This record gives sequence, C-alpha cells and structure tokens, in this order.
Amino acid sequence: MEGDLAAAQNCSSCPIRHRAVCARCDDDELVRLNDIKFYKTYSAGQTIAMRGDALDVVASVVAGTATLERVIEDGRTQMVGLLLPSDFIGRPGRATLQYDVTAVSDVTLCCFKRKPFENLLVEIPAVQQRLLEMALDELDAARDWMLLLGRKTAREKIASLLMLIAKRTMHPDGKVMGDTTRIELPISRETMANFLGLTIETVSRQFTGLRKDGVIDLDGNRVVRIPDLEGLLFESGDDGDGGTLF
Amino acid sequence: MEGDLAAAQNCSSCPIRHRAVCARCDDDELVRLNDIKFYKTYSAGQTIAMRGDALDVVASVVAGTATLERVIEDGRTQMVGLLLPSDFIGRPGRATLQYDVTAVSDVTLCCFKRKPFENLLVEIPAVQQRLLEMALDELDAARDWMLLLGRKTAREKIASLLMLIAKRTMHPDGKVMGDTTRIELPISRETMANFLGLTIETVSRQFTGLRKDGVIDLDGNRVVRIPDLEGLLFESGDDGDGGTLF
DNA sequence: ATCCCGCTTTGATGCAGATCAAGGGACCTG
DNA sequence: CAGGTCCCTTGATCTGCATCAAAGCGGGAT
Repeated sequence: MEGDLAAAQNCSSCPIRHRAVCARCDDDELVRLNDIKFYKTYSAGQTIAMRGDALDVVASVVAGTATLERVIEDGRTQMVGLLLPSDFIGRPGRATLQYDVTAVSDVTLCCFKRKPFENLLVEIPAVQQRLLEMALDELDAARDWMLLLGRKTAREKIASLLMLIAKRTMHPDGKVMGDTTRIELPISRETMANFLGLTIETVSRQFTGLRKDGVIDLDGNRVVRIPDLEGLLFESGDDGDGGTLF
Repeated sequence: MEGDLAAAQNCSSCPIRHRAVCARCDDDELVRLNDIKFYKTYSAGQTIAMRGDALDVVASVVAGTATLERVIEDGRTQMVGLLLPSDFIGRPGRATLQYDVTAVSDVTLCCFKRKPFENLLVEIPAVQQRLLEMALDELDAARDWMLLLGRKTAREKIASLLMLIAKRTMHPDGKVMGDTTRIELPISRETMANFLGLTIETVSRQFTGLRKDGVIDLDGNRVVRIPDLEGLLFESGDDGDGGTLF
C-alpha cells in the first residue's frame, strides 16, 4: 500500500478522463487540476468517511465501488447512492458530509482539497459545467430510485436492480446485447437489501422466486444469467423507455 | 386570465429574485435574462407538463406549489419532488421531461426557451453556479427522502412530513419558534400519501394516532397544531442535527 | 332547505414482507 | 480433516400496512 500508483498516475492515461468532472477540460486546465490532486486508496469494507465529518476534501472515484448511506440510530440503514468509477464525492460549498461513505471493493480516489477546488471551479467553467451535468444526472437517478422505494414490490425491486446492473455491465454505452446474458453482482445480499429498502431474507427469497419462474438463472450467488432480458424488464415494472437509473 | 401579470412583472420586484437561478446575477445579466423570459400561469389541479413531453422550455416557480411525480402504468404514483417558489423546472441539456408536473395550487412560472437559456448558461457563470448549487441541494433532499421511503414506518413518515412543513412554514430562514405552533397543510391527504409512499387511509389513521397520543392537534383537516416540537421530532426518527429535507 | 360530490375518517380483513430461527455451503486456519 | 466464520438460503410465524367497504362531513349548486 504505497504512493506508487499515486505518483505514477497522470491525467492523460486516467481511466475516467472522459467521464469525470474533468471530462470537458482542455490540456491547460488539466494541468491546473493535476497540480492540486492526490490519490488515496481504501481497501474493501473500509470506511472512507462518516456523516458529520468535516468535508475538506472532494474526490472522484477512479477505480472500485463505494456506497453512500444514511443510517438511523437503531441500525436501519438506507443506501442513497452507489459510487462507481468517475462518480464524484463531496460537494463544493458545504462544510460537512451528509452521508457515510464506505468502500465496497478496493477503491482508488482522485482527491482535491476543497478550497482550492472551489477556486478552480470559478476559474474553469468546464469543470463547473460538467459538475452540473453530473449532479443533474444523479438527481434523476435518485428520483427514479424514489419511485422504486416508495411504490415497487420486492420482486419488482430486485428485477429493477438487476436491470440496472445489466445495463451498466453489458454495454457501457447504453446499447443492449442480444439474448442470453451473464452479469456479475458487485455487491452482497445485505448491500442489495440496504439499497432496495428490504431485508436480506426477502432479497434471497425473491432471487429464488425469479429463478423458479425462469426469469433468471443463478450460477453461484454472485453470478446471474438472464435468458430473457425483456422478461426481466417486464418484471421490473418499468416501461420500456423508462428512466435512466444511473 | 391574461398577460397583465406577465407584462407588468419585472425582475427587480420579483419575489424570488434572491433565491431563484438568477439570484447571483448582476443588473446587466438580469437584463439579458429578462429579454428572453415570459410568464405563464396554471390553475390548481392543472397539468403543467407530462413525462415524455418535449422539454423546450425551462422555468422557475414564481408563485404557488407544484409537484413532480412518476407514475407506473397500473396507477401507482410516487411524488419525487415538491416545487415551491424559486424552484427550477426542467434541465438544460436534456430534450424530454422525465416526470409529470402538476399544479397543486395556482401557479405562476417564469419561463425561458431552453436553447437561448442554455446559451446564457455558458455566457453567464453566475446562473450556472446558482443552478449547480440548487441541483446539489435538491440531490441532498432527494437522498433524505430515500431514507424516509425505504426505512421509515408510517408514523415516522407522517411526523417527518410535518417537521418538513413546519420548518418551511414557521421561520423561512431555519430558526425554530417557541412552543405551541400552528401549521397549515398545503396538500391533500392523497398528495401526502403519494409523497410518503403510503395509502390515503394509512395517512389518515396515522394522523388520528398522533392526535390521540397528544403529539399533534387537529383543527379541521388542513390545520395542525404542534404542542411539542421536540416530541414530533422524536417521532420522526431523525436525530436533531438531521438532514435538511428541502 | 336538500342533494350531491369530493375529501376524509373509520372499520374489517388480507397479505407482502419483516422477524425469528435454523440449517447449508464455501472458504480459511490449525 | 475438523472446526470456525461468513454469507446465503429456507422455513415458520407475526405484523404493519394495503385493500375492501362503508360512513361522516363540509361546501357549492339548485
């Protein structure tokens, strides 16, 4: 665990160069961002930050998966965001963090101290523009998720989650593949439960329900094969043109 | 119903001048916005726009209350946003609307054609900056709402909603009033149900439950008196420092 | 007044998902 | 290979909220 990666990494070879907050920057602007960035890594399961922490750093996820969650005193927890590579953590103009951030897999962050970043924001409209776009996308995703949490049945929730992961996994840029499809679940049953507002037992039961009905096929408990994507879409309760959901 | 209001209104006397997307604009910039704006009014109950509609206009709510909702074919509907004066409708960079927008009370909108507005966005950083800020605030609110929808009980949901309205109504800028407090509900039981992911019957029952337990006091069915704000906060399941919720 | 209509409350019953409890299987360690 | 731990599944039961059904209760029109 050392700064090798951090030192070696430069923006031009960055895997999220074209999707993160810096996506619209030209080379000059990139240099300025580069000057104030630093990398940080976390291992799977580690807490990245907690609700209430001073938010003096903002960051982009470079690699790995992290979650954003709210928890009530008695232990009930609701995931409110899934952070994948290129997603942004923290918000300019706010001093403390509102959510717990946890690394689900090993995670690499590209960090900026908040103050200098806020200054750059003013000076480089391209960053601000991209950040706005990303914020609005997340807002849409959050709203789709509200429909799921408030009104969908357990089975619909699971189907929706699988569709979401399928869309992301299969063809990164949106197009849908042919027929039989195989996806790998990046998260545990418990994480799914917290994502969907269910218990772990219900998640499990719905998986076996969908399997028995031939909608999906389980291969171990982290791999799902989907013989009929249309069928799954139907189960999800979304109409075809449905929202983007991330 | 005529353009009197529209024609008469100018930005300097606008009630949302300091909170809407134009909040940070100087006088020159305001003139440019003024050139492309026009007013539109809707009466209570009227549909402002529907999911899928071409989104060639964006707007700020000047007066009144509107809702943003998603609905599934079978009629289940989930409110995903409550639009109060100064809130913004539509998003630059997207061609179709994702939600149904409905006027709850009589509503006045300050509209801009999307294309010219997008151009101004690039030319006037102050607008972009403010829009980002507003989007991030809404995102936080949406995430707090996800916790409510996914994990709170019916009673907690009602209490949370009352706290939300109380905070907004009583002291516009956050401070909390003394003891016995009276708030007026701006929305019907059905709207509340769709907001909270409940049925209308459950909403009603929770109201009478809270009343019987002395947490609230009902005066007609649109007025609630809150003898003990701390008690209500406790029922809401939020800790004191809790999220902003709008 | 009376009727009607939309909104709200209340009651009786049903059911989806939570809760409680007990295994299973994969993987690690000694 | 035994024992332990972690995660997942399955079963039995319970319960909070939905659903179904029937009254109140204003308020507006006639």
